[in-house]
Formats: sequence, structure tokens, C-alpha cells
Amino acid sequence: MTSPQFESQIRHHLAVHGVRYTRGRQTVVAALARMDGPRSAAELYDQLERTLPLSSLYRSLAVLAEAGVLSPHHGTKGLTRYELAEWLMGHHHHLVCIDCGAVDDVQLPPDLETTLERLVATVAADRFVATGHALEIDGRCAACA
Amino acid sequence: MTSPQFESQIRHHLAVHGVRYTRGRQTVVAALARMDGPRSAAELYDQLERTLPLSSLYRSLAVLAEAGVLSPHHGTKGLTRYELAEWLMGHHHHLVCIDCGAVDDVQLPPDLETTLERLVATVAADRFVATGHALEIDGRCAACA
DNA sequence: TTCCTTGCAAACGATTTGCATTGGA
DNA sequence: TCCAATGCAAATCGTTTGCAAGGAA
Repeated sequence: MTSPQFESQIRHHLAVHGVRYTRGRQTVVAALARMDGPRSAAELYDQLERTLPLSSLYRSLAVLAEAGVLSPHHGTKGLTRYELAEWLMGHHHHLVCIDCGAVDDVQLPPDLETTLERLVATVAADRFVATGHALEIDGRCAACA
Repeated sequence: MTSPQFESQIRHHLAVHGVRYTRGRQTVVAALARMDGPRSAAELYDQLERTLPLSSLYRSLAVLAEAGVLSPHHGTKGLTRYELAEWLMGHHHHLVCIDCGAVDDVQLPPDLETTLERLVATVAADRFVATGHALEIDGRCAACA
């Protein structure tokens, strides 16, 4: 199912947060771990061959996101897609193809990530308490260029 | 209503695109021009004191976005917020409140924007033809902090 | 006239919730 | 045991659409 290392990290994380890791929730996490990008409730529903009711799916996604295991990603058409949180997947940014819509992950070289973090801190400064950031780079992927 | 310079630029842009600049559409643009960040249909509806029916509002937003006068921004809670396109507003980034979902515009100081552009160019490098970028800074706004 | 736009209400699709039942610590 | 999780169906909420009436060219 889920890669074993995620399995134990998540189990521990949820235990600490007093959240049960039930079969339904494990199923959702396992499905997402198999994916190569964020997925919506409907997409997971299909992927799981409709064995898990949509309402349960939504509830699992909400609980797991609340617990910090998943992070929601709001995309086109009002769909919310979820992916494993950054502490599991690693901090990354997105390359979004303006032609085909494909989303690729990019990890910045440490020095650039540091630069970006300093930049964010400077900008947020007094008017805002920054807790995170996301850089989206728009352009054309190799296939579309 | 709308700052006169926007008024004429938009009017010309729409004429070129064969799209009428009706009173309803002018109202929507004027309302957005007064805002300091992207706004959803519901927010504009309230701002306009419910004088403009929601369905008309949605239709105006769709037409104006399609014509390139507005750009949509998909945010928390499945809401789509719109703002004047960058060719009108100038390039900027967003501060997004993770509690209330409010979105504020930030313009980076020129040196930081330059830094960011260099960073983007470096990252995109060979695998991607970058045409733009968007930095989202997540955190808590003054009201929610 | 001939399109395009508007308003109202009904329709939609994604997500949430009430409630009775099941399951896990 | 006992509270949390689940499933189903009904309810919500943002958004879209059908249709008839109101402009503008």
C-alpha cells in the first residue's frame, strides 16, 4: 500500500495529534501516495473504484488535511485536490504549463530557496505573519514548447 | 468610477476583441478597480449592495476574463476571485490569509523583484520556457493574527 | 430587425451535514 | 464500554443555464 516509511511517519503523526488512522483513512493516504500529483475527491473515488463512499472520502480528506498529513490545492474549476503534505513530500514549487496544464514539481537549490525565504520574510514584514509560500512558474513544458 | 486611464484602455481592448462594454460590465470593472486585491462574485455582490444580480455578475466576470481584462484566481473554499489583469494593474504578488482567505496584493521592491526573476530564470533553465511567475505568501492577516 | 445582454428562477456539481449504525481503543 | 467513524440521503453553496424580456447596432 503506502510506502512503509510514510506509513510509520503518518501513523506516529496522527497518534500525536490524537487522530485515529482508520482503514478508510489509510486507503485514502495509500491512494494519494501512489499518485504523482494532487488529486480531487472525485478522482480518488474513481481510482478506488467507488468502493469508498464520497462522503467518507471527503471526511477523511478533511481530517487528514486538518491533521497536517495532506495539503489542499485549489485549482481550476473550483476543484480541491489534495497531496501528501510537504513534511512528507519535501518542500517544492510548481512549474505550470500554460498550454497543456501539466504541473511539475521543482525543488529549488538550497541557496535559491534561502534567498526566496529571505525575500518572503522581507515582504511580509509587519503587515502579515507569513507561515509559508508557494512559487508558481508559468511557461511551456518541454513537450509544448 | 473606474480610474479614467483604465476606462479608455479597457474600452479599446474590448472593442478590439469585439466585446461590448455594457453598463453592467463597467460596474464590475469599476468595483474591482476600487479593490486592493482579487474579489469573488459574492464579495462584489455585497460591495455593489446587491444591485447587480449574481447571475449577471457571474456572466460579466466570465466575459471579461475571457476577453483578458480580468484574471481569475482560485483560492480557499473553492471560491474564484477576479482582479484586473496584470497589463492594467502591473505585476504583483499575493498575500493569502490561511484563516479568512482574504487576498491582498503586494508589489515587490524592484531589487527583490529582480532577484525573484533571476531565481525563476535559473530554475526554469533548460527544462521549461518560463513566461511568468506568481509568488503566493501564505500566513495570517492583521485581523486574524 | 437581429443579435447580444439581462434577470429571474431552476438546474448543477462539488462538498457538507443529520442521523442512525458500526467499529475501534 | 463509549466515543469516534461510517454510510446513506438530504441539504448547502458556489456557479451555470434556460428562457423570456430589454437594449444596442
